[in-house]
Amino acid sequence: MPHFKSQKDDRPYSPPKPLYEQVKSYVLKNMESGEWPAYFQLPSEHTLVREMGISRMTIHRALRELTQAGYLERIQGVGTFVAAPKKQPKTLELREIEDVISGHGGRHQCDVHFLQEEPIEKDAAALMAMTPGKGVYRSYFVHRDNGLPVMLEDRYVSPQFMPEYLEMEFTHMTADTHLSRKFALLSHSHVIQAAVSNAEINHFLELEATTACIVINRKSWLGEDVVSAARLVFPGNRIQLT
Amino acid sequence: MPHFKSQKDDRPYSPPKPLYEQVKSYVLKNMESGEWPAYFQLPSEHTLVREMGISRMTIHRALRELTQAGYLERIQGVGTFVAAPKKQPKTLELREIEDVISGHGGRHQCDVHFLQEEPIEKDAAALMAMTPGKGVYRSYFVHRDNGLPVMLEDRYVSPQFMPEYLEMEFTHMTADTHLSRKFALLSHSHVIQAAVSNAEINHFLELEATTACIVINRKSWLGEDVVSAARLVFPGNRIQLT
DNA sequence: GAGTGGTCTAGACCACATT
DNA sequence: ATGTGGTCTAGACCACTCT
Repeated sequence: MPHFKSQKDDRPYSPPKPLYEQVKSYVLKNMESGEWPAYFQLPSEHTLVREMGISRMTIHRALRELTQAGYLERIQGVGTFVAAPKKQPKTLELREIEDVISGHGGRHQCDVHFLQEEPIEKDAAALMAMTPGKGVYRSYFVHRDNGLPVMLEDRYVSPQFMPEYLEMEFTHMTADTHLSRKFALLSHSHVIQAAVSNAEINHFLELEATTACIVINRKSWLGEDVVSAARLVFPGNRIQLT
Repeated sequence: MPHFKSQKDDRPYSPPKPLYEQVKSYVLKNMESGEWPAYFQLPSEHTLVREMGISRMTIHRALRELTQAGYLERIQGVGTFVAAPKKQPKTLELREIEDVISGHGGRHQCDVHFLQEEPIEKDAAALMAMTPGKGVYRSYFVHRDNGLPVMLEDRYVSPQFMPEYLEMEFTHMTADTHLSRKFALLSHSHVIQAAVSNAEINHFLELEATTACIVINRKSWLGEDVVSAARLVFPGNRIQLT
């Protein structure tokens, strides 16, 4: 039987992990090793108190936090169980272009090619859930990493939600950041495709030849309403998403 | 001054919220109303104990949970503060290929082109954190949607963690699903690139001409160890990630 | 009734930061 | 020295489930 409290005594210079963290590690270790498989009923709090010599509140905190994190399931009056193998969603975090660039020490710069109000075309109207022909704000940016173009941003913005869009400053803050600042509860949906560059993309991204590009279509929602829709084009040979 | 404990007495039939939940609501209400703006320093635990007539452990639990949820920031020896407006990460959920296909009513099918042990080459060894030349399991699958190839899966698997890999069945369950079933605590990291198809990819995906493809490099981790690394190639004109 | 988890308390000691 | 948050205890009462 291991000594759970030993760290307090014998290693005064290694920062001792809190007891509740030790309990969490102990449980996770048993889960990793396969000792406690899915649906396994853990020893009761009272049993752990006895076996580990730790007070119930501390045991309870450890188990509660593991439950909040999704590792365990607890049923009052019944017991504590290893959670069913969660079909865990594999998520990819899309970082802001500025963060990607500054993350490897690059200098971010944004060219505004145009920024205007225009009547919205049919395709974009469907995207924005607007009626075709109504006025929409449209912007065309090229983002550069130490001068090299790494992203083309073709964006529609709803005048209703962001009437000040045409007057904003984009050289030091991206449109995405502006939107997130204004609307704390903004949510996003994405569609990712691959495509080869056409003449327009080659021109704006200063590509010499046809190149494979990642295209991210991002919609930004405020509840049921679309605030903005953007097409982000990354030349595949100059950048990778991680 | 409101009576925080009153629910216990006067409303025996409405389930009284736990005290720590009441404290959390109290704090959130002050944040929402603008009374406690970003960076505002909250009353100390001791002050809240006095003002609310609730024990410190309970106050502490409420503030700790709000901190874990990102609403507050706590600095030992200094105080508790309303967190800065968080710039929320934009995440993309990568669904399993089977789910994508069955999601639009397609029939998923998986061809095993090979499944063998081989000495690991230098590049792959770095990927898997193995020593070059050691044995590794390698598989080459083509996933089809109603017969049409939609993904090439080139995968390395660590024999140490999954010695049974060569004997498994992949026509009705993907390697990813097998891995997730076996290891509940598997985590993943991804790198996404765009590339044009080469002769090999054209052959396996039955492409007529050079095509832009999305390439997802997925590493599956068990703590610090790499259990598997896969290169997933999607022809950009046949599928889109969402 | 016995066993489980959920909450709460009053006090304690500690690590850390500021004055 | 004072005030802050971080942890831990020993015990209590409760709600719930199962037998």
